[in-house]
Amino acid sequence: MQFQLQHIDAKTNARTGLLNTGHGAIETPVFMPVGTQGTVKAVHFRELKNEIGAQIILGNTYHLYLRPGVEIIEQAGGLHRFNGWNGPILTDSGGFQVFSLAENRKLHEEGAEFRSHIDGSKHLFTPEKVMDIERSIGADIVMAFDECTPGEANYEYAKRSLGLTERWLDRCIKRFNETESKYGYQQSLFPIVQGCIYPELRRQAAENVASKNADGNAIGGLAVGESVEKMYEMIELVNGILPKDKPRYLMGVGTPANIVEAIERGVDMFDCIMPTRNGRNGQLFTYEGIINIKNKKWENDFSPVEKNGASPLDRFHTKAYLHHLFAVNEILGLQIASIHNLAFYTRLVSDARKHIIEGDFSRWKASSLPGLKNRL
RNA sequence: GGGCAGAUACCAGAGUGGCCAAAUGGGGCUGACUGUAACUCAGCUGGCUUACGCCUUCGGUGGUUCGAAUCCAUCUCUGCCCA
Repeated sequence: MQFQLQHIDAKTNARTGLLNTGHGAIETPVFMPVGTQGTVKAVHFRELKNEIGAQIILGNTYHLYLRPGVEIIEQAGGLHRFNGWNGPILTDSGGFQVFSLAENRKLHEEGAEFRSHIDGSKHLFTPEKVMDIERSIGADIVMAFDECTPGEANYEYAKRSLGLTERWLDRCIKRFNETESKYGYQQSLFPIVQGCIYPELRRQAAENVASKNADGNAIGGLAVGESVEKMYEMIELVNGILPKDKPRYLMGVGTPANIVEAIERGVDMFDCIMPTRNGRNGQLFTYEGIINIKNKKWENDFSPVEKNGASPLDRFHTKAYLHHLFAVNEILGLQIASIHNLAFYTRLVSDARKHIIEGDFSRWKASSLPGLKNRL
């Protein structure tokens, strides 16, 4: 995998680049829709490609391992063949699931024990096992198996957790290097910087990750309960250490404003469930602000969700119609909202890219940010 | 014409003497959601009030009782059955 830096903003750390994978090139900054179970919820690939302009999607090791299972995906010839998405795919390792399924987890040096949320069965994820699964799934970018440290973790816990993540990383790298891609194209392993909100730990983590000389690097353990100021501070600190010539991926973040702030601080890749989940729950993102389409005030508003909207659907459907679809619980409402939000996120990062190239990123950011945080 | 059952908040529907402004659903209103166990979750939903609390409610009217959505009488309406 190759990454070419293209433009670097003169005043900030914002940058654009081109990331080449075995399934095509990705222009950065990029937003990657989350497709946990091999599908971006409520959105067809046609729409991802034609209306949203998604360049890469995510899959999740934990979920795909449980269902349909590694065997089926191998039989299919990998996740690309299985789900029909022939663009780049990134798989998360399941580290976040171990964190979010906290009641059931047991962490030890060997790995993470957990119970399936589906049938309660016991499983053990080790770094080696996760690498094997990610080889079988066959994503272009695979994430290291880490512990996503809770935002409120105390220093002692965060330090111990980071130690585990770092030892697991070495085991991930070892296993990854000992194995090969199963489907004839290259896969890249991204390590993840943890360290919670402690500058000292983040610095250590970033230096360790930087020393691995990976194709790309990720920042994890943010937007998990800490303040946004702390999050931005950690991003700045870590990006000051991670190699400049490799893509930087901020995992799981975030709101439109978060993304713009992180781009300014030199992040290249994003994923977040917000556009899809919040969309399904009736929240729409626009440059003018956030809309709760379920609110009564949209009942007779026959204007589009967003003027000059990002999605072609914005030209066909009014707020009143979408409000109605949510009121009567129709599936199309979920689809329109998800498509709208993903299209908005895609447009947001591509606008950022455009303005970095044109050299007026800061001005664009300053004029966009108030609207993005607005509530309509 | 006779018999039986019933009338409770926006709807449905519990409650059969004090713990009832009244269970539970639905609907409605509002909020939350950041590497997806999420078409999910939370709060509010008679009036006034930040709250404590106060006030007005269980088809109408009139009673019994210290106290009634609950008991009695009567009226109105609804459903079912018999003629």
